[in-house]
Amino acid sequence: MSDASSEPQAAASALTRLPKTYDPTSVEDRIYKMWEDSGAFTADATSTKEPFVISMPPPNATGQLHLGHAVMLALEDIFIRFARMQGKEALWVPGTDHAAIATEAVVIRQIQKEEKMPDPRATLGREEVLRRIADFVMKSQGTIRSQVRKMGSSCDWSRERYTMDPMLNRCVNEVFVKMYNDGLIYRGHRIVNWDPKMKTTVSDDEIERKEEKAPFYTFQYGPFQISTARPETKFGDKYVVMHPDDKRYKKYKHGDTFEAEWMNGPVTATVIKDKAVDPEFGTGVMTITPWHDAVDFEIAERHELDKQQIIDYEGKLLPIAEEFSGMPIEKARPLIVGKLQKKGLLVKTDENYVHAVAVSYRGGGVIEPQIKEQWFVDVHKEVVLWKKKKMSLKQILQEVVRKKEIAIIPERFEKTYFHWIDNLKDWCISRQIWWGHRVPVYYCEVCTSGKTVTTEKTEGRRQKTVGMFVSVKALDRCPACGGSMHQDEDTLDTWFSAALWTWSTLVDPALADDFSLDLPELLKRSPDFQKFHPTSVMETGYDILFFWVARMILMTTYATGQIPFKTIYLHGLIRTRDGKKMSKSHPETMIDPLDIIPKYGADALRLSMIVGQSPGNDSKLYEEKIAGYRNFINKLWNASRFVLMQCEEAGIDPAEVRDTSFETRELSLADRALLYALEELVEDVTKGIEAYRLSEVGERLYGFVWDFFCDWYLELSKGNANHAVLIHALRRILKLLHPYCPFITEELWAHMKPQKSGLLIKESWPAEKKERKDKKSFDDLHHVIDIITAVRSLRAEYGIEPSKLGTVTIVSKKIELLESQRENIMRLGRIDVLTIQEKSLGSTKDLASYFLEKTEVHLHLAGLIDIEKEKTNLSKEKETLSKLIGAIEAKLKNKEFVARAPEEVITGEREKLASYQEKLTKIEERLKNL
RNA sequence: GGGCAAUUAGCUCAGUUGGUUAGAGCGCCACAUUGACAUUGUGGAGGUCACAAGUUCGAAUCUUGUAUUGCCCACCA
Repeated sequence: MSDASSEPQAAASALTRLPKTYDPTSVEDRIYKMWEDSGAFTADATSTKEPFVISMPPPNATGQLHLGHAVMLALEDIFIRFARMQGKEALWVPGTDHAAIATEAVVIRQIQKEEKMPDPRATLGREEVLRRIADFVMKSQGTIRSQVRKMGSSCDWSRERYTMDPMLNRCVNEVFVKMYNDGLIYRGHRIVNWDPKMKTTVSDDEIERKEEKAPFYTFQYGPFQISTARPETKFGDKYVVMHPDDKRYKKYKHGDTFEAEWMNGPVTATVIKDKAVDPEFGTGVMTITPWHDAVDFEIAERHELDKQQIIDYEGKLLPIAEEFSGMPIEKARPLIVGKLQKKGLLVKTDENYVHAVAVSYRGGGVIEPQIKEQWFVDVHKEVVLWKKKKMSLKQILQEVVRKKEIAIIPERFEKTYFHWIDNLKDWCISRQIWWGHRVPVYYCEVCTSGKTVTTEKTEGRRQKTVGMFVSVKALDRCPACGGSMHQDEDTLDTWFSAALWTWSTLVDPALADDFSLDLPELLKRSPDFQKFHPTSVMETGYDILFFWVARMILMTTYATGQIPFKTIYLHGLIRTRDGKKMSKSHPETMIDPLDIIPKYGADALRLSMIVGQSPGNDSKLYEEKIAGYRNFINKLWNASRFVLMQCEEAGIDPAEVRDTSFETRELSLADRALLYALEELVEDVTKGIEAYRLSEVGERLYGFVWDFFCDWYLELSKGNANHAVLIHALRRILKLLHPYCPFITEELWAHMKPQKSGLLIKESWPAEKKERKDKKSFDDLHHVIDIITAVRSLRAEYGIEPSKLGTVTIVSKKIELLESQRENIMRLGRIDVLTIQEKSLGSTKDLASYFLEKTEVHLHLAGLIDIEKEKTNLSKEKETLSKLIGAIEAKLKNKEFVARAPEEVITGEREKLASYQEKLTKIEERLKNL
């Protein structure tokens, strides 16, 4: 290499100043800014190009980037960059979610702690609490934004949205009103999941069940024995229920009454027969607590039984519990059992009873079912017009997936999806927290207080309330009487607004205050919605298939008449080395992308999460894996550095190399083989990404760059470099690798792009050129590679130092090919005397031999040969071959095989047999000669 | 209780409609040190594809059963 000081061409020498190792920290932020400034992320709604759209699942506005986000961003960025390079109008909409319960909880806790305020909601009031939460969100929103950038996400920041943006809020109200008018939203007293800790209802999907061991008591109740793990709910019990077909209780008729001594003295109880009771369980008889149990509630509804509240919303007993009134349930339970025992009513206690306790997903508090007046989405009512049929929301959910309008990857999740729909009940959408989209319902203080509130049952459970108005626009005055109004206190489930995400983000924000437009009109006047909806791919974790994905399908199809996306790609969870969930309680197993990126680079992190991860399956991540991909990135860096140095030495400016410059020149075997392999690579990568096989494609690229391009092509090109081919190959590689590793490829591209080209992110995806596919060259090169490997293997076997050159004889019929590759074979095999001949070597003894198909490789080892070792090696090989030959012969003798197997399989076997036999003969000859 | 998945080298995983001497990365063993790269190179060892039966000319691959592990769903008081 030339001395830098004697080099006058400062511009050219700059290339070799690429550092020996790639340093992502000095590159990534700068590259990201270049992309952003270039406008490459910004999609054009007026373009005529085919759209390709992804809505980014919005992280919590107050969140921190974690591996779940990282894997999502990496996958989506690959899809988007690939589509963009393919010439599609690629749009990736970023945004953040207000995460109602989670955010409110964080801020409340913070106030409690910092200002020693036990109940901030009571002390500060709604307006002040909301102002503080909004402040907090504003301050922390920037964090997640910059972290999303760190991953290299090429999303369109000019279209960034937040679930609480005015237009998105408007969309929520529009949909609520539409659903109310269609009878799909109703208000009713139903049993809901009450979280006494957060003081709000939560939906069925927001609770999880935890197995818990609890004493299981059996009590005497009149003539019956009933069992329960929750005696504290039993104060008001006055019905016993049994299965109608249970013979043991045949003499009791439905509606019979009897006297029973119970907690607070004698009660009159009624016999109810209902199929919900399992005769096999316990005594087959139970008492019911309709206010605090979903099944009991349904039984009570069926038979129009009385319902009574026993536990308040704080989790304390009500006055019906007499001396236990005001007591928290955990404390009261043993005391109640004690009281019943004293009365002689406790029959037995099973201490080993295990049951599933419902726990709040967020707060972790034990859920207490309660009857409350809440807002619900009716999923059964068949009023939605879809493809000219009236359907329920449930039916729409099934229809679009069954008719393949939406595909789920991996397919098996369709089953899970359908199963979930089958069990879907009406969705409770109101929450008793303040942070969120307030229910757009207004109550007249005059109408409702002037007249008594009358409710009339219309259809089923739906009720109509006088003085209640559901409105998109805020109402100050009662439209009926002009009286002052107040808005419903509740807010909507976070998933209600999230369910609109694919399209509410595309509605023109400028129209947010134009109330002269209805929803269809808003959509019509939004160019983004017109151009970019439905979106192409919804990529997210399988763990929110129900929470979010299904609800988007439900709400979007209903509200816009369009499916929200065509394909659902579900990725798995990233776990620790031991397959456990990464959790903050075990910091040693945690991998924090924010630590990893500075250390290994975003490209390496991306690869380590994508390769080895298949859709729908969890994958494991640990630091060595990431380091491995960091090494790969560095390998690519050095290969490029090498090529650039070669160009520099030859006085060639890579920018002037045109993609076809090599076509007029004489190409070496390796060049022709490389060109073939590159075209194959283009085909595999393109088809692979199109089929969502990202892991496979990643491995393919990794192997190509390292095992073929670096290990063979670059080595072969040394001393005989075809600079045009080198540059062409690297450009191809950079393009194909760009969606996976955007940073390093963009950085290297700057050094070798053609003169007039700009950023790699805007380059077009390579098209496969079939005319360059010279397979024979590729196969020939592989033969040469096999020979070189054979020589190396023989040398290693005999411990010949790499510095010592060897004498080798190759016996082959492919004289012309091998002669043309003489230099390469000698250099890479470390040979100084090479004989290539057609005729066999006869009885020479001091040879170590390696037998390839059609070619023998002999290493001359004057004096060093260990004949016994050689014999053992060859005999081993002979044995293996004999076995293989035996197996194939048996196959070919089998008439059934010859008759039934396809022609090409049979010819294949015959060819294999012939080549094995030839090799065997050679080995036997050689053994005889030793 | 119902459903879904997984089980292939010491570890993490590929293996696309059944036909390969079953592959890769990491780790391991031996050798190599100013040569694009030690974040490296060269060579090597390592697997009865969880088990059993079946379908087939032929099974890691298809069917059934068993075992182990993980996940999801469910109203068993």
